[in-house]
Amino acid sequence: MLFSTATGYALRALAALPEDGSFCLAKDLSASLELPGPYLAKILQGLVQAEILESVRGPKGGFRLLRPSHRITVGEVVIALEGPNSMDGCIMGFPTCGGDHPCPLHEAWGAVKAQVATSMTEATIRDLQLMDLRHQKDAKDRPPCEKP
Amino acid sequence: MLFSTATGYALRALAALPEDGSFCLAKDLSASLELPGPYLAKILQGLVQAEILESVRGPKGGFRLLRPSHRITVGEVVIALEGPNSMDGCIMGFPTCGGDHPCPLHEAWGAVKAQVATSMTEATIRDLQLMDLRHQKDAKDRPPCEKP
DNA sequence: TTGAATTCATCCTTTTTTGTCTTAAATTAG
DNA sequence: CTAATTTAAGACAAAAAAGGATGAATTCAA
Repeated sequence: MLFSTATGYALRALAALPEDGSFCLAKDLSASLELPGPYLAKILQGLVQAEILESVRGPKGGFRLLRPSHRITVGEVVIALEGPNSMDGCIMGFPTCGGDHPCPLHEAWGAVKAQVATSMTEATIRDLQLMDLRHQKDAKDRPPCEKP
Repeated sequence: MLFSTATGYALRALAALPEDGSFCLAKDLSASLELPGPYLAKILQGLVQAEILESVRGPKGGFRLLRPSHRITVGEVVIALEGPNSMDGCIMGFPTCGGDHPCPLHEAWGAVKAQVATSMTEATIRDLQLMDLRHQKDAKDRPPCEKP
């Protein structure tokens, strides 16, 4: 996979969050997505600091999206988790690879990076919501956060 | 970088090896490329087991390519270091992503993977030899293994 | 107001990757 | 045959990632 597992967990969690402004518990998210709970909690905290999520603690608290899901791009989440320069650099890690000393994969990889970058800035969390990210055996279960 | 650092080290070392069948010391390779010596030695051993390199120990020993450099593809080295399935899987790590449940980046990433895979099987170590992989300040130094 | 339940936030293990070191085995030269 | 050289193989250490356990803060009800 191109991104870290933490980034994948973050994207899955964001896609599972409801869009109506109701709060969702980290525990319910991890249970619904079958992700390690404490690790996901730590990732969610990072998304709070990146001003993608909002958190409230105490009863009736939890996490919720700070913006509507179609205003959060996949690229934004990747940058929040992996830094702004994660896609820079040579595909093989050659320090001398550059415009004047290109490696054999430089051009192909450059085109690829541009295409992926474009796709990432165009795709939003709303696009992710359209696919069912839970495992098949749990697809029939209730959504992570039910309304009253 | 798309690959692991170990894979990058392996590719750099292979590109630095001479093509005339002479042996090269692991110590000289790591010094010339400014790579951690013992770690590179371990990687070279793996390349021997993958039947990409040949090793002989004792005085006048060292490592050398088992085949001419244009018969060793980059993809072969990547597979030897990272396994045959390193490029499979969803770009975001979604377990349910597939032909019937594609993620928003599925198609773009699929095209990209195919292009990179093709480039990797076409590019050989000889192509890497054409670029100078040592740091600029050392570019004027002697090659890692000089002939008698 | 007080306390108890709930929930996020912070710190502590485990695992993987990366990097180092030591010892043994093999080859060559004298 | 001895000594010097060099890889092979293993244990060992450090860093990062992944996962887990505990504590601090908030809410609500009595």
